[in-house]
Amino acid sequence: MTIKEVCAKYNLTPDTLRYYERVGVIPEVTRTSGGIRDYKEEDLGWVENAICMRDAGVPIEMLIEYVRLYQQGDTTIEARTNLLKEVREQIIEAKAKYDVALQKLNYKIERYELAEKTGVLKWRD
Amino acid sequence: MTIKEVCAKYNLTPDTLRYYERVGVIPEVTRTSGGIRDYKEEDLGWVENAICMRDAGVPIEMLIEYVRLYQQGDTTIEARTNLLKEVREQIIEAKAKYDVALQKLNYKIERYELAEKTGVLKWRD
DNA sequence: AGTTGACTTGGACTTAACTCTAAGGTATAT
DNA sequence: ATATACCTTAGAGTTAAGTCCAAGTCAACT
Repeated sequence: MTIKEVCAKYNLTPDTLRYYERVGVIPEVTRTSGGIRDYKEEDLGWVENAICMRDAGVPIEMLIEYVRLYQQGDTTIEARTNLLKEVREQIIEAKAKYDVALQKLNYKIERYELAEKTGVLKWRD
Repeated sequence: MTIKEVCAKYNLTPDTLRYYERVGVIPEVTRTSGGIRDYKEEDLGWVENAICMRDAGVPIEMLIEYVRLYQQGDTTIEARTNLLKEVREQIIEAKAKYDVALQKLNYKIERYELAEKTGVLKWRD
C-alpha cells in the first residue's frame, strides 16, 4: 500500500505519516527496492493505533516512548504495561473533565432556549 | 481578589490570566484605582468557565467568539445558543474517540498483564 | 527516451496556546 | 522615604504537532 492510499484510507496527509515515522510515533515502514514506502498490514496497525491515541489526546512523546520500548523486546513488557496504564489514566481524567463541561453546556443551553421562547433573560453569562 | 490569589485558587499562572483577558477569552477584569486587577465574583465566573471549557479541549477562538457575542447584548442570544450547541457537539465527538482509545488500551493492558503472569506473548504491538 | 505524476529527504515554516522578559508603576512595611 | 514584593504593559520567545518547500528520484505510460 502506497503512502497515498494509506492517507486516503485514514484521512491524513503524507507529511503527517512521514513525520510520524521520522520522529518514531510508528516504527520504520516497509520499503520497496527503490526506497518507496510500501505499508504492510503490520505498518497499518501501527498507523491506526497512532491515530486512535492521538485522537484521544495522547501526546506524541508517549507514543514514541512506547515504540522505543517495543523495539527493545520482551524485557520491556512491564514498562510498556505501566506506560499504557499511565495513558489510560490520562484519558480517564480528561474524559471526566469533558463531562463537567458537558454538564455546564447543557445547563446553559437549556436556559438560553427557555429565554428564546419566553423572551426573558435572568442570569449572567 | 488579586491576580495571584485567583491563580492560587485555580492553579494557573498570572501570564495565562492576563493572556485570556488580552485576547478576549474573558471580558475585561475589574481594576483598582491604581489599575491593578481586582477579580470580582463575576470575573471569577468567567475565569472558571474558561478553564472548564479549555479543559474540555474547546479552542480559545470559540470562547472569544462567545464573549464577543455576549458583549453585544440580547440580540445575540440565538447566535450564542448555536455556538454552545456546536461546542457541545465537538465535545461529544471527542469523548466518543476517547472511549474508542480506552477500549483499545484496556484490551492491550489485559493482554500484557496475562503475558506478565504466564511469561507468554503471542500477539504483535 | 521522454514526460508525467507520485515518491524521497532535509530543513524551514506555521499555528495554537501559552510563557517569558524588560522596563517600569503600585502598595505595604519599616 | 525607601525597600520589598507584587503589579502593569508590550512584545518577543517557546512548545507541540504538524505542514510546506526545494531539489531530486522512481515508476508507469507513450
